[in-house]
Amino acid sequence: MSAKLVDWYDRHRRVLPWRSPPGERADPYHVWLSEIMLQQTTVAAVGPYFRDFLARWPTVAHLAAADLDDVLRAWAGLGYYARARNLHKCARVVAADHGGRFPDDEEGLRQLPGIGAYTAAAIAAIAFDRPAAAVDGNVERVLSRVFTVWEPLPASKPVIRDLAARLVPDRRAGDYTQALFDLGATVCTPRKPRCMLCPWAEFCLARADGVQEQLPAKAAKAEQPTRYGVAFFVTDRDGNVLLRRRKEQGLLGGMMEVPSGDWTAAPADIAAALARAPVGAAPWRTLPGAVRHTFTHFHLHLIVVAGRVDMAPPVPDGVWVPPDRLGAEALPTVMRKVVRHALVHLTGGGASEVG
DNA sequence: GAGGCGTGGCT
DNA sequence: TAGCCAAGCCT
Repeated sequence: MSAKLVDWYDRHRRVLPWRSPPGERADPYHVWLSEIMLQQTTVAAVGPYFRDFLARWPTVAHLAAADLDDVLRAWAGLGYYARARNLHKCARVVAADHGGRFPDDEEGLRQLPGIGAYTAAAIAAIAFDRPAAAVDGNVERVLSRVFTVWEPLPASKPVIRDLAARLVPDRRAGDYTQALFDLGATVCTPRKPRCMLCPWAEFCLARADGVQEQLPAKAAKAEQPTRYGVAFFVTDRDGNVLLRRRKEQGLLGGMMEVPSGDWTAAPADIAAALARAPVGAAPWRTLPGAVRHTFTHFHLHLIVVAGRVDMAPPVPDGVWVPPDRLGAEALPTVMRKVVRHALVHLTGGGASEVG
């Protein structure tokens, strides 16, 4: 069964920036970097970031020597920013404690920051050809179907992990692992799987029963709440914009923001919010409309107020940034929306260099 | 173990 | 449109 999948992979393998040519083993640094970026993130989104990182930091030693803020800037827009902080931390550990070489087995990899059970197995298999079972969303979907696992995720994870471990071949474990990813991405897709093209069709119990589109079963998700806030777009006499670094932990940790107050369950009282503005400005102007953004677990509705100060006062964790430099800052997408919203209303449409 | 943690593309 | 989904990790 595993051999059939590897045969299929030899004929249909996708060319991806982090993959080695057939028969060659990939650079562990490339494998690691791509696996971290690919966590909960699409291949299409990762491509440009992977190339940029590799061009800028060609080895793990280069990355270890980088400033964290430069890494955050380069990561801006990719999301799940704890990954970037752990990426940097991991590079430093590998450089300092492992002589610049990644551990070559699952257990050693698992000890590193940002590397969990899945990623440790994926790197062990792909970079070192170890017979490790890398179980991600693709594998869960494929195996749920092939073996008609009706128990909903995530409760079914242990069962699926056992199935996955039994299937990994001793030879060409790396190619087998990537074959499973390709199968999930191009054939055994979440919706409308292309069973006619599947190398495992003859083994698939879901297909035999015609229930492939009903699997994997998943537990119902909770409804997402909406939170409300006010963002302060402050400029000084020279047009510099006030940004502030967020605290290290939690949402958008370590990234820059257009200063905003707490995000609350009820729509913001503008007057009350102004009392907690990061600087004194007069008059504050409430811009029409709002910025909407959806995070993993809530919707955000942000009113933007604009103000100007004559002299740029020091602000805790704040920096005053020239407008043409905003694009290079470590601004997450939601904050780029805020900047764009403000510039559109203040300048009448210009300034699109924010990302 | 369940919830926090981004974003963009697709239907 | 609004929801679903993507090569998960950490606490």
